Amino acid sequence: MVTRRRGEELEQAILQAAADELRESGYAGMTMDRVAARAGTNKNAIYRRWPRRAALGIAAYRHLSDAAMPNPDTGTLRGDALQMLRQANETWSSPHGAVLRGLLAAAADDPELLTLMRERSGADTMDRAWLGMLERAAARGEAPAAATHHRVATTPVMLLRAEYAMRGIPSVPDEVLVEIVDEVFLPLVRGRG
Amino acid sequence: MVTRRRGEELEQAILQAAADELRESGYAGMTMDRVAARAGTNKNAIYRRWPRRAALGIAAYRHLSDAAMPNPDTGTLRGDALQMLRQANETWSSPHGAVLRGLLAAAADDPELLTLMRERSGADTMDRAWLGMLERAAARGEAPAAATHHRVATTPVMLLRAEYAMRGIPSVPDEVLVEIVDEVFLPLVRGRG
DNA sequence: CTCTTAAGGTACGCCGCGTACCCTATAAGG
DNA sequence: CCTTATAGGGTACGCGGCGTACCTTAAGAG
Repeated sequence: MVTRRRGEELEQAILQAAADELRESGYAGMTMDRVAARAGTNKNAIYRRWPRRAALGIAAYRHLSDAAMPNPDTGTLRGDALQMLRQANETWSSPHGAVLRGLLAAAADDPELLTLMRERSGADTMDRAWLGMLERAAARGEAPAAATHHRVATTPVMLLRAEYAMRGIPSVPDEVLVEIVDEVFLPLVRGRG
Repeated sequence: MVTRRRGEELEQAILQAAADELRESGYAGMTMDRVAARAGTNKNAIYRRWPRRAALGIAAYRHLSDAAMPNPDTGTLRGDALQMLRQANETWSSPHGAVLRGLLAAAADDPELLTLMRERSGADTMDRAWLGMLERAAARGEAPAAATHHRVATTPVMLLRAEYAMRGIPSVPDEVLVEIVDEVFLPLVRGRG
């Protein structure tokens, strides 16, 4: 044997291999044997670090990308909201998003994994971005102060998420995003005056 | 062999057995071998009718219950909405709902199965009930006519559904339902005036 | 009383998860 | 240096579950 990796180095190699498998085959297609082979190691080394396949999947997903969360500032609440939704839609409908949805489905009956996922998928960051958006709109006098509310901030993304749950894999058409903003989000903000 | 069932009779026995397995073990725990054993038959008879496990799961779910969809009429929009949401929450958090969520998770990457599910889970019926509610409120002068809109009608249930996706198995607390109605649904209806 | 059709019985191939064991390189510590 | 604990490598295996193959046998149609 030429060299034998250990510790951090090996761990990174495993995560990289798992992330590659995720990208190519999705979570359902990611098998422990293939990850081990691809990382040039064996399942022992994996199971010593992650007790279950799902745990490795989540860790690898994190390794897959550090989602950059933009804070749009188009000048209008409508513009900001649309941009946020469009960006989210793009992420979710990408192969990357398919992985995420596969993981969510697999973790659906495992509360522990679910919280892990929430932490690592930047959901909280996103909520804060929406709240910031509402605050800026209120400062501009474009929205009532009472609209700066957690439920209001999370509603559009929740609706988009539910839309994905109803449809299958394809991306959500842009008209739906516009509808969410114009028929729900903006009237809702207005109604809280 | 005493008697040998065929056709309709056998089919019903299989569906009943599958439904029982669903109730006891959820979709993830429903195995073809156990269903066959429970129905007093073998897997051949099953695979001759349903090509895949998921197909049997969906058929059996339908057999599990014919959800009665109530049309509440408490006299106020808030009362109606809360009652609808509470009833939905009860359904979703019951063992019955756990089965449904398991099926949805399993069918997440299969558009064909997803549409099958939508048809058989009474989602459309529910949407129509919400629209009717809004119409009655408009007739009473409690809501603007512009609030009778598909997106408005589906928003509360969508939010509840997304809430389930975020949390794990436990039921959604009643406070959340109240918040959805008071902080989102009613302001939204108001804002569409 | 055939004869076609569908059910029953049983075994199997395949795959994937997770585990067990034993061997060997590596790094830490006297 | 040399020893020793630790962790990686190799490999095999048990188990469970899906879907299939094949043959036997009961039911019902004509």
